[in-house]
Amino acid sequence: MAKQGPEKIRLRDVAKAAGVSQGTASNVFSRPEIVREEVRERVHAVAKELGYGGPSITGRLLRAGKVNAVGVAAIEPLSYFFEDLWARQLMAEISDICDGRGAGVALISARSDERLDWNVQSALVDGFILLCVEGGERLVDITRQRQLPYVALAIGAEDQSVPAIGVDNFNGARLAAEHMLGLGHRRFAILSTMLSDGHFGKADEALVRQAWYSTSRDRALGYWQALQEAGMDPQSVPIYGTLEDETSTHAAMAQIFAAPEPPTAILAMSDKIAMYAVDWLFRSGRDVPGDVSVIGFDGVPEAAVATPKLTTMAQPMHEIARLAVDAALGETQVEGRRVLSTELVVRESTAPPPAK
Amino acid sequence: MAKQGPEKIRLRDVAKAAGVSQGTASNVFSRPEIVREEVRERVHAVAKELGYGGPSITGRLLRAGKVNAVGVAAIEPLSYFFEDLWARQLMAEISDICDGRGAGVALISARSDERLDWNVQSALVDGFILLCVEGGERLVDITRQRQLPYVALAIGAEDQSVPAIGVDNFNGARLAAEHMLGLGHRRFAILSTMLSDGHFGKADEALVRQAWYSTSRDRALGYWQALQEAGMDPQSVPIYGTLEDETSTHAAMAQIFAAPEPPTAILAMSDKIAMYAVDWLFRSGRDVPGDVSVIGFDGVPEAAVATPKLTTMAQPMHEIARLAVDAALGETQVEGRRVLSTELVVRESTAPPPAK
DNA sequence: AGCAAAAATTGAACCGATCCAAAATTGATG
DNA sequence: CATCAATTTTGGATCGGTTCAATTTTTGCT
Repeated sequence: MAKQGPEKIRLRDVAKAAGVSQGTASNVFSRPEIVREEVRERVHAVAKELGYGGPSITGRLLRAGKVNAVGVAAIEPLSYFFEDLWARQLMAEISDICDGRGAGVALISARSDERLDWNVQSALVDGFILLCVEGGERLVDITRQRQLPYVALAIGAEDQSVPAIGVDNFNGARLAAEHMLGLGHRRFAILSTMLSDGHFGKADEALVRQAWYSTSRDRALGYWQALQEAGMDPQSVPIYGTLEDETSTHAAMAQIFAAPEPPTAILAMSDKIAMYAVDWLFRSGRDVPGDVSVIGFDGVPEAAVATPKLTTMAQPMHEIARLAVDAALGETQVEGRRVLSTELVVRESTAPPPAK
Repeated sequence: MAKQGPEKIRLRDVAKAAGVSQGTASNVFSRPEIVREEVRERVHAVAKELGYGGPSITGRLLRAGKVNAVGVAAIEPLSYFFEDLWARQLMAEISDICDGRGAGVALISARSDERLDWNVQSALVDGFILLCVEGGERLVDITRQRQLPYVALAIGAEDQSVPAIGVDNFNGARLAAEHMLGLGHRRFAILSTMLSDGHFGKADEALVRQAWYSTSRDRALGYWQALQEAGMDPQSVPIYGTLEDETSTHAAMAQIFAAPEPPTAILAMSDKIAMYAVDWLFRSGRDVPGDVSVIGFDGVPEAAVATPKLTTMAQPMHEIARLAVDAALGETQVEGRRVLSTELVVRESTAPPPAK
């Protein structure tokens, strides 16, 4: 005879049971100061008795329209946010700032292409931060449809209509190379992040100039520029693409050091690659920076605690995150492309080349 | 005279403009297969013309009641999820599984105590995974009020009414110590995770037995058990609390190795501590595992690529994550406490003690 | 007590969709 | 051409709150 299971208690039920209007009951929870204490207490009591769990977020949201959360999306599986060094650090900064603003963070994945649409469409957020890392055009298109504030990070596209924040890869790389040059190095090798999909191993000028990944291309161009300005021939320094993993980096290192006159300075386009390179050098019995100097790129926290501590070109992660969150929350509007500069952080992995 | 700004287009507007009912318009977007192609195209065309951004999530949500996302909360700033090794790996697994289920992940912070309430109350999720790491009782209480599925991870409380998933720290530690014992080690030192709030440095038995953090206590007890079974006096092996950072770990190591008969085996309660210990040994000119063996705990991915690769007691992170996500999504119900066992992963950092 | 101002409460509209039973249309068949 | 089944479309109820103008109650003052 008795009703099965306790059905969900609604605000309406509480109001009725307490003998007040739904409007008053609503006020008890969301603007308690405007209802008489006596009534407030009665309503609270009834609510507790009935097992009312507080106003449903959904209902409130429908009315208010604000979620108070930013969505971060990438064309990668969700775990990318926790596994990739760069993404991870960026996320740490982003979430720190969201925390300060009292906003939540929602992670949006794009594991499968069809799902991307749906995931972006149905994300409960006030705005988006897009981790593009190239090929993000589709992601941008989809996000646009949502008609919410958004900003793209690390996107290569020239399209001035998409609000984007990036770093000056060309000059960052140039500065990195100049640091090595200043130390007296004259024999170099470059370890590149991916140039074109799936490519790794020795690369030539043409491949670099038409690289699909603009980040890799710009950094290469920056290194070359510095080399050229120092009177060297950039084309004489070997450049190897890697997959940013141990295997391809170690393979590249093996080839590089098989040459008759191996380099004394390694220019790595990411800290991750740089750390694998250091590891290879260490395992092959070479000292860093005694025999070979290595400089990374990005400035991830791991670089600061590596052995030896890695010299790198740091990206202004905190600043990037701040701007991105502001934009995603719709507080400021990023117009076109915003380019930030990188900063040389000298630590233990670079030193003058060994005396002849 | 003209109206200011373009007001938001609603589904209703599209329906009206396309000359169909709102119900049909709704179907065009959410169940396109059941509407005639001709109609579908017309509606899509009108939608595009009007600049309709697709069905509002909020409206849909209100109706459907499902958000399709799990919330992960910790009594830590949001950046904890990206910075702490253990949390990070767990999150990688959790997000991987959510990805597979097509569910999103929302991060919920508890930076300030007052905000915790609000953040948990207003999180748009279908269920919660609580990263408790002790002192999570309050978090559990608040979450309970939300009347959504939830599960607590790494919680010390005995309260059987809270659904929890944990690992068998006692036996894990025992196995770790037995591994060292089996290798022939007889001189040990223990590096502990935090025992009581803020404490670090040498600890005594009483401090350990009444440690606030049950994880630390259980692991210590496990080590002791193995030592005792091997006929040793557990109280003779020094145990040091650390803050899981470089400074306190290095300080502990310095004190440990200042003893007349320094240990040949280090039992570390986390991989992070173990890695700092290895680092200290390396910097002090000792070889691992040649002079000293080190075993960690947790099995974070970094341990597998450290130099040397770290031997450790791995937690079944994938399994933990799977169970947790299932529970948070309300698919299964965790009854009381679920304890999983750990697995010894032997790598390069442990070997027999140096010959006399 | 009488009256205006302030405070508290009410009731209904609204937010933006989905869902479902009923109605309308289409198609196949004898 | 009538009949029946299958496919589409419709209209209205519903999800669970918030908000605001209107109404009622309370308070303050003479």
